[in-house]
Amino acid sequence: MPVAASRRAARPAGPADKRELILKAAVRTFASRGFFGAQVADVARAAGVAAGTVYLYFRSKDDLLVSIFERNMEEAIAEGRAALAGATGAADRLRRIARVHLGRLGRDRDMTVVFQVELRQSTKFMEQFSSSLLRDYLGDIRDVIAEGQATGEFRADLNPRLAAKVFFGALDEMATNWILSRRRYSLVADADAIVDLFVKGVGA
Amino acid sequence: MPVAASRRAARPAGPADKRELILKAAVRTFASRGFFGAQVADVARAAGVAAGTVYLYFRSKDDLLVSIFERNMEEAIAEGRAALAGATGAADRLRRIARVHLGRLGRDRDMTVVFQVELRQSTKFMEQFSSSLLRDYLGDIRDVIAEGQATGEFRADLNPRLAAKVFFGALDEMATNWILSRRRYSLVADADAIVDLFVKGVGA
DNA sequence: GCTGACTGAATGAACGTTCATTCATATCTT
DNA sequence: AAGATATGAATGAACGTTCATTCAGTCAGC
Repeated sequence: MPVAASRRAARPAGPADKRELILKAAVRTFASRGFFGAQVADVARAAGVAAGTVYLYFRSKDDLLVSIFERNMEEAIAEGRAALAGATGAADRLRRIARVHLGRLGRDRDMTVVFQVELRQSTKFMEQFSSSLLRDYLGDIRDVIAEGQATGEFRADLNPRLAAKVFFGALDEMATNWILSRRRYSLVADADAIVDLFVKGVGA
Repeated sequence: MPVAASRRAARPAGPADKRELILKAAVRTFASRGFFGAQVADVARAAGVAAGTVYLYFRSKDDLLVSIFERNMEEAIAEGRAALAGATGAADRLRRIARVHLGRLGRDRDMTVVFQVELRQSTKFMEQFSSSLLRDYLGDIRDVIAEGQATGEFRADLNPRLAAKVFFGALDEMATNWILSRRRYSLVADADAIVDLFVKGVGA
């Protein structure tokens, strides 16, 4: 899997958003058939275009997946940082991150399936991703925790990097569980409880 | 992907452990090339047998993956339950679970790559798995937490099912991060810190 | 010389990608 | 204004490759 530079392969074209159309169709198709199970022809059909048209907008099948990831991750990080503005204290910051994280994922099931399952296809892909946007995200969380330690709001006797992984892992597992569950509950609804647990612990 | 009943496709054969040999080779091969990237012929070569021989012991390529999962998961649950015997209190139980969980994964990198990445190929696969052994595992954790609440060791004002997901998510993320990291640190080494964080929280 | 475990070349289906062709629309020309 | 010409987005059949799986044959052990 090349996973290359990922720029659009052609000019914005007539409808100016056919690229958009194909990307949406790809999310739906990958979510229901899986990345490897889905054929490019399926994506094209779902978008209402011919197979060849996909290659007017995307370099390859891989490029579809990468484009989905990049686009959404950029949005997510931006939304996350915006939400941080005006927060009062580290716990409040974590709460906002959790709400944005679970709020976004809970909003679009197909997108979430792609993110939680399809994107984790192979170490190649994962290394690619985890060493960039995802690393940034984890870094943001660690900073919030370290800052909380600096102000005395959080205990200083723990590794902020480890705590960040635990926090992210909790959110991630909630999301994965949600898409795998047949029940249709609200994902964001648990955000506050998770932060409460993370801050206060289970101990009585 | 069928993901069928997964029984051995043939008799135990001559060396009586050729099946074993192939399974080990499959773990190595899937870990390095990825499940979809690996050819059955690669697995056979790694095992020092011919391609056709694989089909004397396994129904299909999928069956290889399913067999790896089942075998290891059964071992893990057994080891986990054994470790629980003689524990003093809920926090101690969680600590033992964490140690076994991270201890096992930290012991075999290839196996862990298969578990943390390759096994999560598609919702089909994941639903398959999460609705069985994995569900049991999560249930065991929830029971430990609920029991801790009953004895007053843990706060009663939180959902034990949610807490279990958070706990599992933390361990899972640690493992995924470990295999994706280039650094070679000890995975079990963090077990106690995670449990400490889970029990006491980050709050000062 | 039988048995059956083992082999690995052959098979055939699946699928990503290409590209010659079509055709609706825009741009000229008179 | 009407025709002529150009443009390039879109098409989808065809290509070529890649594998999972099969099976006719080999051979070691008894």
